[in-house]
Amino acid sequence: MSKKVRVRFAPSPTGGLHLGGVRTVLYNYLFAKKNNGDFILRIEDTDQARYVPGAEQYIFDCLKWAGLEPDESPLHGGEYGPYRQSERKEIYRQYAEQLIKDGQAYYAFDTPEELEKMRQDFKTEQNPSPQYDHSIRMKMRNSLTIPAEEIKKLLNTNTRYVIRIKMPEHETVSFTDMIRREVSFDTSVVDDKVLLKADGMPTYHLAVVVDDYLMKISHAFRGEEWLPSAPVHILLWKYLFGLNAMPQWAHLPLILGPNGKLSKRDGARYGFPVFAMNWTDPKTGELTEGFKEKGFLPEAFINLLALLGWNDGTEQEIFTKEELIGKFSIERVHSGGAKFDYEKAKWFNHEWIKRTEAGLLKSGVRNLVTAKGVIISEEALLEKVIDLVKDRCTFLTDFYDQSVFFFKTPEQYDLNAVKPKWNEAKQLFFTEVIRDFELNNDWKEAVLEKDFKEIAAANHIKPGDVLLPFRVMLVGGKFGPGVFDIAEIIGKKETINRIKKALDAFNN
RNA sequence: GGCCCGUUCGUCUAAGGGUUAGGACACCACCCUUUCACGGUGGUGAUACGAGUUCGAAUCUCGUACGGGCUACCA
Repeated sequence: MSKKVRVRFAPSPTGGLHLGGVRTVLYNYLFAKKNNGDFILRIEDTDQARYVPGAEQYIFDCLKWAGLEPDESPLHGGEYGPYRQSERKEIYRQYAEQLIKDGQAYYAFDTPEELEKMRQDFKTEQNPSPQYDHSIRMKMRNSLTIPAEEIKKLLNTNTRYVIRIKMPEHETVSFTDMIRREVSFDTSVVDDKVLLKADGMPTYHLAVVVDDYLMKISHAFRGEEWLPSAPVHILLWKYLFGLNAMPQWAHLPLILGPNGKLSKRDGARYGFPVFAMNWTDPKTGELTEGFKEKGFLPEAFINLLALLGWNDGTEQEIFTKEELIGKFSIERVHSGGAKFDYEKAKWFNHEWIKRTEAGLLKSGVRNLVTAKGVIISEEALLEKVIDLVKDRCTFLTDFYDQSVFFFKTPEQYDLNAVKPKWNEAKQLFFTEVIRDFELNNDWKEAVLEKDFKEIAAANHIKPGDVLLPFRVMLVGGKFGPGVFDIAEIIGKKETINRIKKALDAFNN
C-alpha cells in the first residue's frame, strides 16, 4: 500500500518567477495530476532580509496564468497549513532542540565577524573557501568546545546563537534519485550547516525536511543546484523522522541561458524573457518583461517548458496539458542541463496560435488591439479576421500589425514598393477600377477579383503589376492575406476611399 | 581548490550492444504563390577524446578533457 502522492513547489518570494521555476511547477503539477495526487504550494519566506513585497502574489498570478494552480496553498488553504514558513516559525525549534539532545546538532555562538575571520585565517591556495566543518568546529565557539555550565549562562543571558548540524566524519550518504539513480556523498566534505538562525527562523535545510514531513510530501522535486546539500537533508530525515518516511527525490536538470544557469538578475539581458509574467522590482522600479506580455499563449508556454528536458519517446512535440498529464513520467526527464532556445520557443507559440480556434483567441486579441486604440464594431468580423491572419502571427502581439488595416485606413504607405514602377497607365487602371466598384452590387471577393482582372486585361496590364499597388492601397505595406478578401471585409465604401486616398499619395 | 552532476547535429532531443545514428527548431535550396506568411520537397550538420569489455559499443567500465552546479545565519 503506497501512500498518497503529494508534491510541493516551494519558492521563496524574492522576485520574478523564471523559466526554471515554472518548469519545476509544471513537473510537480503533471506528476500530481497523473497520479491523482495533490500539488501544494508552500512559501519559503524564512529570510526576512530578502523578502520582497508583492512577490508572493506575483507567484500566484503566474501559476494562474499558466493554468497550474495548486490544490493547497496560502491562498487556497488545506489541511496542512499554514503554508507560509514564516507563520510556522514556532514549529521548527523543537526539532532543532531534539537534534541537540540527540547529539546530532550543537549551539554555535560565533558572530558573523568571527566567521569571516575564520574564513580568512584558514584560507589557503589549496582551500580557498574553508567551511565550518569537522576539521574546524573544535576551533570555534560552540557547545562542543565550551563547557556546559558556560553554555547555560550564555543561553540564559540571551546571547545570540545558531544551531548547526554536526556532520558525521566519515560516512557515505547515498540515495536513489528518480532521475539520476544512485548518488552518494562523503559526509566529511560537507559542512555543519546552520539549521536554526539567530533570529529564530529555520534555514531552508531544516524547514524543507520538517515541512515535507508534516505536509506528508511523497515526492520532492527541485533543481539540480540542491544536489550538493542533499546529504544534509537525508541525514536530517534519518535523525528526525526515519528514512522510511522520506519522500523520493528527483533533482531536475538546470535550464541554462547563454552563459550558464538562468538567473533572476539577468532579466531581459538575453533579448528574450526569462520571467513568466512582467515583474517590476519594487525597489528600483525596473520592469522585466514576461512571456505573457511578450505575447505567449499559456498553452504554448507550458508545452515548450515540458519539452525542455523531457519527451515521451515519440516524435510528438505539441502537447495539450491533458496529454502531458497522461504521458508525463519523471523517469524520462533528462539528467543533463538544457540550454534555452528562444527560436524554438517562438516556434511553439506560433504552432499554438495556428492551432487555436479564432473564437478562443478572440478575447486576448481584442484586449490587445483595443488597448492600442482600435475600435471593434463587430465580434463576428474580428473572428473572421483572426482566422485570416493567425498563420502570420508568432506572438499574440503580432495580431495588431497583422490586422489593424481591417479596422483603420492606413496612414502611411510603403511607397518604395510602388512608386518606382508607378505610371499613368496604372493610374488610369485604378480610376477604372473605382468606376467599376462604384457600380458593384455584389461585393464578394470572387466578383471583385474577376472584375479587377478583366479591367487589367482590357488595359493590357498584367494583373501582377497592379495587385501589389492595390495591396499597398488597402494595407499600407506588402503583407497580409489575399487583397480581395481584405476588400470584401472592409466593404465597398472603404475600399474605394482607400484607393482614392492612396492615389493621391502615389502621385505626389 | 574541493565536492557533486553532466557530455549525440549550432540548439532541444530519439536510439538503453547490431539502425545508412531518427525527429524538431534554426539555416540553405527548390515548389506553391498577387505580397507576407502557411504548406510541400530536398539539403548542410552530431555520438568530446583515449583505453578497455565484446564477434559487435553512441549505448557497459575506467581515465582525460570540457561544461555546469554547490562551497552563506540565501533559497
